[in-house]
Amino acid sequence: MSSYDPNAIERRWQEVWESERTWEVPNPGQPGFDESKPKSYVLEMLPYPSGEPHIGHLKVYSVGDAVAHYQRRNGFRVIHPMGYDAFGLPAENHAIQTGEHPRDSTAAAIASFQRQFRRWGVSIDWSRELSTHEPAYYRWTQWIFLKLFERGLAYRQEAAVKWCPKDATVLANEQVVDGRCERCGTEVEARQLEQWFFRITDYADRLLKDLESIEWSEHVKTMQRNWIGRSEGAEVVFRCEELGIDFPVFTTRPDTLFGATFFVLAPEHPAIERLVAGTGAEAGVRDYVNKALRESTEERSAEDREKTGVPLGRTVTNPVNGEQIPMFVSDYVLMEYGTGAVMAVPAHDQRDYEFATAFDLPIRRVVEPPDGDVPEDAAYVEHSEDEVLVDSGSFTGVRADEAIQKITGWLEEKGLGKAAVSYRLRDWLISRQRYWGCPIPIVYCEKCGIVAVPEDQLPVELPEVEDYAPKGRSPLAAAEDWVATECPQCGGAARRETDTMDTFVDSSWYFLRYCDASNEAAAWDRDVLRAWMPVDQYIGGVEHAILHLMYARFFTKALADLDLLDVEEPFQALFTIGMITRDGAKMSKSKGNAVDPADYVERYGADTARSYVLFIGPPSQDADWSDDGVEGMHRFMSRLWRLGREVAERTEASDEQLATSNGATGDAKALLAKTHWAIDKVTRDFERGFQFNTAISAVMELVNEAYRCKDSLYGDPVGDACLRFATATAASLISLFAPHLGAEVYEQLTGVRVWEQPWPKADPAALSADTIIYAVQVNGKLRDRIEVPVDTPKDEVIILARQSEKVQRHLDGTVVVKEIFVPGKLVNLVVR
RNA sequence: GCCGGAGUGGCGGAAUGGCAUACGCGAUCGACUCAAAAUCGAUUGUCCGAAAGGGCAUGUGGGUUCGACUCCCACCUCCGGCACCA
Repeated sequence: MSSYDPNAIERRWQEVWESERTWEVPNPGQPGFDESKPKSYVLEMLPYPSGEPHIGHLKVYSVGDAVAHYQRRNGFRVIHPMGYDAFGLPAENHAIQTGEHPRDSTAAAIASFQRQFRRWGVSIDWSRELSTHEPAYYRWTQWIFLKLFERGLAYRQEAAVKWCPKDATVLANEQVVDGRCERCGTEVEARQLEQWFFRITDYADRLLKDLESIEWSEHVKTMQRNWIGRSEGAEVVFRCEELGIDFPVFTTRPDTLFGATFFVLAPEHPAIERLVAGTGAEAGVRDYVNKALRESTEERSAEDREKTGVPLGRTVTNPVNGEQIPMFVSDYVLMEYGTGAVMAVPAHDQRDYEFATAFDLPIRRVVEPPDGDVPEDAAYVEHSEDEVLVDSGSFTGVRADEAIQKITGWLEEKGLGKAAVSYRLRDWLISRQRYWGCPIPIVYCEKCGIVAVPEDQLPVELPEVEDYAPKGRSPLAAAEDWVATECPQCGGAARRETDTMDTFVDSSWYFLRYCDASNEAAAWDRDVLRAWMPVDQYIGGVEHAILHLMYARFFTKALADLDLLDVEEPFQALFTIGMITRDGAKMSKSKGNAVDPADYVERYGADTARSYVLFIGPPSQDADWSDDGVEGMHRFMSRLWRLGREVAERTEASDEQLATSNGATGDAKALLAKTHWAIDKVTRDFERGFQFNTAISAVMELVNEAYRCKDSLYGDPVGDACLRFATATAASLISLFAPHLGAEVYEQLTGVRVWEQPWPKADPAALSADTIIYAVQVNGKLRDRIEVPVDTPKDEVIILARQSEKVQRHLDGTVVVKEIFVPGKLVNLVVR
């Protein structure tokens, strides 16, 4: 007898899907578009094409493909596309080292990804394929940039960027590892340069609030909330009377205003020079500021760092009591957050307390727990419930939470402050002084200034250059012919923007382009988008929980505001998958512990490899790869294949009716029940958040049951029918994860294609066998099991339970005070 | 420090408050074979016991309940995110 040959089977079905374009789905208005079906947009995060796909790709696309198949078989019109996030640093660094054009190495990588995805049998609509580095795609990335620019959502401003002094280049954030350049290890410096930003902070509140409307895991939502970092409080104005300068500060604790004993500015604060002029403290302040500016963010934010600072020789007025408090400059105050200045309340803020201690400044307690059980000499007071204000003028005795409202109201009346909200989120810096990215479609004209490239001149194509290495400016700057252009407004001489965009821009809208991928006249047709968006199920690694997912949400909202789109959230549901490790460690080429999926696909077939990565544990969790485990999955695939073979040979193709008839008894009925149980179990595991590991184990149980009873069923028409039904169902269920084997076995037994069949429904009536086994407990401890006919009434089951010899032993000399009966499950006799 | 998640056999992991350890791996034994592989079948938490049987086990300690891996309280450990964020 021949044996399971996954490679032959898989090739055969892949050819069918390829030649029949099985997974392509038309858009509205195109032939074959079925308006009667509900739509389902199933999307896995698009891969960055580099080298060969790794095991993580296998996992994401195995999960996504299972979802796509399931949705199709449940009557949905499913869009399941694929593309490549092709701009980016690895290809560029490779080019710098070898001189190979990034376009060529990227094309090679894409080709190998395409080959692998087909080899894995993923049900992709290839007609919608795209790559973000193609001008046909990035012209629309540029178009979106221009739309944002028109709206004021893209703007240019001077900003501090990461600079590697040795490589003489600006670095992307992700190239800075622990404050050092990832390539040469040199400590990174900050430099002020003009940069392009997207005004994502305008959307902070909506990005936060709309998290409530989407089905994402709490974990990811929390990460986004942390990142946005919304704080409620008040903006309070402290005035330097001598110079007539107002210093607003943001505080979450306006209730502690009476405890402010000094005032601190960030070293970058623009008013410092003016403040210090004429005080005699100029030299000391300048030294301190310069030193602070030279230090890396890493150094400045180091834990347990001593508080340092210098007095400015000026004071500001505390608006609540008119007190003059001294001003300092210190690097523990950050220019990027709030207003770059803080009111210091050392009794109630740990950092202020440390500074006050170091500089011997007064510490004044203004909030206390209601019971007052704080030692008289305790300087720093932990925040606690129901605190009450002390020593706070007319607010003394007020509860702290009320005082926040009251003091803010009082300030507002006096024009000295107002309620305010502050965010941790910063605007998105998208400029990259890099070659391999989407050019920013902007021209600088001496006369007209910053000028947008007109839409009809898009795309601004990436020029050819000799040297890909950045040397303090973008490599594009070397393409003189390209840089020199004429102003679209006045026709005069102008120069092109030479920076490219952060690659996260490219991937912030690709899911929109998939909907209308071949549209040459526009980025998309709004009606087409309406037919597909939003993505119903997004699937990807948790490493993108913040950046990519935040940026894509921002784009969607901004485009909706521009009236180009009808949805506010791009991804209705998100499923994040865990990492696959090897011996508990992250896989990497440098560690030499990487598992190449192609090896396993080659050896055991794609069905085995795909099913294994799903079976290894809940897909949302990290899981450790085991070679033995793969073999186990291969054994199961072979077992199912052999069962299909044998059942097809030894039983007659019989009517479906025969199988579902109630003629089945004994083993046949048990197998029938197991079959319906498996259908129900796999369906529930799917609905319950993609519990594929247990879904697959349910199919294993079904196959085990078929093996157990098959020899007693062969030859009996009802038995044959049940075996056929059980085996075909196992194939049908497993086809979500092992589409080739599923199609093969199903076809052998039924003659039809499994993916064209509706998802099976469990018949509740067939779920039960002839008998039920009851667990019998005495005082909650299991003492016996009794088997009774399915419909035995409660009273009878209890009588039988009490008659059991094993139970009797534990009832001896006791009184049964209570009988607990759980239908179909157990009897618990409570005795005294 | 704040927020989120998780602690179950030798291992990966199962269990709407109802038979803890499904399924798989590994291990042991048996069948088939001249033999091996493959395959099929059986056993496999731990302790006491020849066995029948019993005790103990889901990070720790309490609680609720007829009954708790599951719910509540306190704690320990690990993983992830944020963090001189005012």
